[in-house]
Amino acid sequence: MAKGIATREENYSQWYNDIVIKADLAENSGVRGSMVIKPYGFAIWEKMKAQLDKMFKETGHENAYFPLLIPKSYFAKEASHVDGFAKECAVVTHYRLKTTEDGNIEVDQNAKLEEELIIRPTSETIIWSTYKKWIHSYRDLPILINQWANVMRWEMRTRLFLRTAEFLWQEGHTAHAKSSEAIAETNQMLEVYAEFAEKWMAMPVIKGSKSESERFAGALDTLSIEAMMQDGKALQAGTSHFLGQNFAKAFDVKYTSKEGKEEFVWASSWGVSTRLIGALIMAHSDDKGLVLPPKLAPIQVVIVPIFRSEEDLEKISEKINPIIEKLRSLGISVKFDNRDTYRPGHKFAEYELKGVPVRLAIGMRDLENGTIELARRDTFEKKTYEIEGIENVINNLMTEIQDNIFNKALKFREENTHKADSYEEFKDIIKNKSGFVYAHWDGTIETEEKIQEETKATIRNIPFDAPEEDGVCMVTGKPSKRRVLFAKSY
RNA sequence: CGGGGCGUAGCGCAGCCCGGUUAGCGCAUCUGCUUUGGGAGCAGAGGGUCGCAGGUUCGAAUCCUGCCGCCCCGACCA
Repeated sequence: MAKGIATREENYSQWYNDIVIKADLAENSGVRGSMVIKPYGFAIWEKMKAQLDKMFKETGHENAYFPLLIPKSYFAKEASHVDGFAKECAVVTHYRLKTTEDGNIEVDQNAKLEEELIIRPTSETIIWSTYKKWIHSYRDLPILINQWANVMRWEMRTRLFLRTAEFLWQEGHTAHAKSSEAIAETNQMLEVYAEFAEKWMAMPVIKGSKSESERFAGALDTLSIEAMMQDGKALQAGTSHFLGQNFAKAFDVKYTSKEGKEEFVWASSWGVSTRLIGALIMAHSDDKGLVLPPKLAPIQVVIVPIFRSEEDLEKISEKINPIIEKLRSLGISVKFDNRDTYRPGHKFAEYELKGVPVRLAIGMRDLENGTIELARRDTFEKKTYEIEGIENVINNLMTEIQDNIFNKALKFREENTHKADSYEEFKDIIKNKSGFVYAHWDGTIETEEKIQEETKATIRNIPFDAPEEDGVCMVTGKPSKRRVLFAKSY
């Protein structure tokens, strides 16, 4: 066990907290539920963001920015949307402070706003009130916009990255002439998220649609990707919503079609957040700290020189600098940690904690032999290589480690995925084994609620790839066409 | 909002029940020397409105009252 980190076995949520803090990703701030994202944590987010942004642009989207504050009246326009978010909105009511006689600061009651402003929990309403001005003809469509922003949801209970009151995310908001186009967009973006999760985060996901009760407020259909964490719980890692004409109707957004008819616009919205960092941690990390997939690691290779004197360090630097150059030219990020204020063992532990995929160590012994020691974070394997050509070994390792982490997570998910054919069996699995359970369900909200109340497990989604299979609902015995995915979730 | 817990050095805690020298320990920090292939060792040093306000007392970190803040569990959570 690493210093100061609980093991997953003894206390999973403590382990998660310890990793976030000790790996220097984030810390709590003076505002409950609002975290400071520290440089190392933010660097991971920047890498995620860069890749997602590229993928959005490749699928034809553009970035824009809409305001943080939303007039309260906008929220009233879409009934189910306000139902969904009303209970967790922060509201701005005044615009000025004043100093009191005893030197304190208080809200100036004379500076009350005519209409309160909501700090966005999501931006559908402000965006659709804007789209009304932009859309008149079928020629104005589609509109394919994404924004990178912060949003705020006044959550009762928060956890670093997984559920914070304020969080960073991206939200795509698209407008289309036809229903089929909006549906295609919704599906396309879920595919983008799934590809990002699996190829970049090395985290296998299950794509599917949400049941009615778990749908986004105001959506006709919500699609999600669900990943399994190391405690067997599910984490919703991204959602894509088909909004139908709900927001177009609420904000009166119509276009004139080719045929000269007035039609309401069709919509989608989709988002992922800094929660993905929480997912990344819980999917791969171990009791020694963070394990990062090479594609998202801020530092991919760290080099630790082992030296006694400054002359030693100079000799090592001379040998290592060309290697650093070669690695960088291969697009690999390298840190040469030549601090003389910490000893090698300290550095080894530190970079393990921070999840750096590959560590090189080189000392006088190696200089004599023309070798270098290489350690993998994912397997802890340590091996000495000829220094000549080490850059190629590392370059190949980047792919190998990325694949290995993915396969490990996939294997874990497979080992913890079960089928239940009776409710008794289902309850037993959820209680004693945890993990994912595929089971038949009659499609009603009542049954879903009953299962949730009795087991705490919910339907994560109705997987796209679940085969057609005649069965009966494990609770009510009514007929069912396919199994759905149940799990306890974050 | 209900149940439980906590507030003492930068961090983690002991001391409180049973009031009494100068409030202590570990980690971290700083200085020096020795070290450096898996979180160094030794010696020394600095650092405190004991959450806040009142009360009891010759005397309060300790007892009493009020307030504030935080954490955990639950309710809640697209």
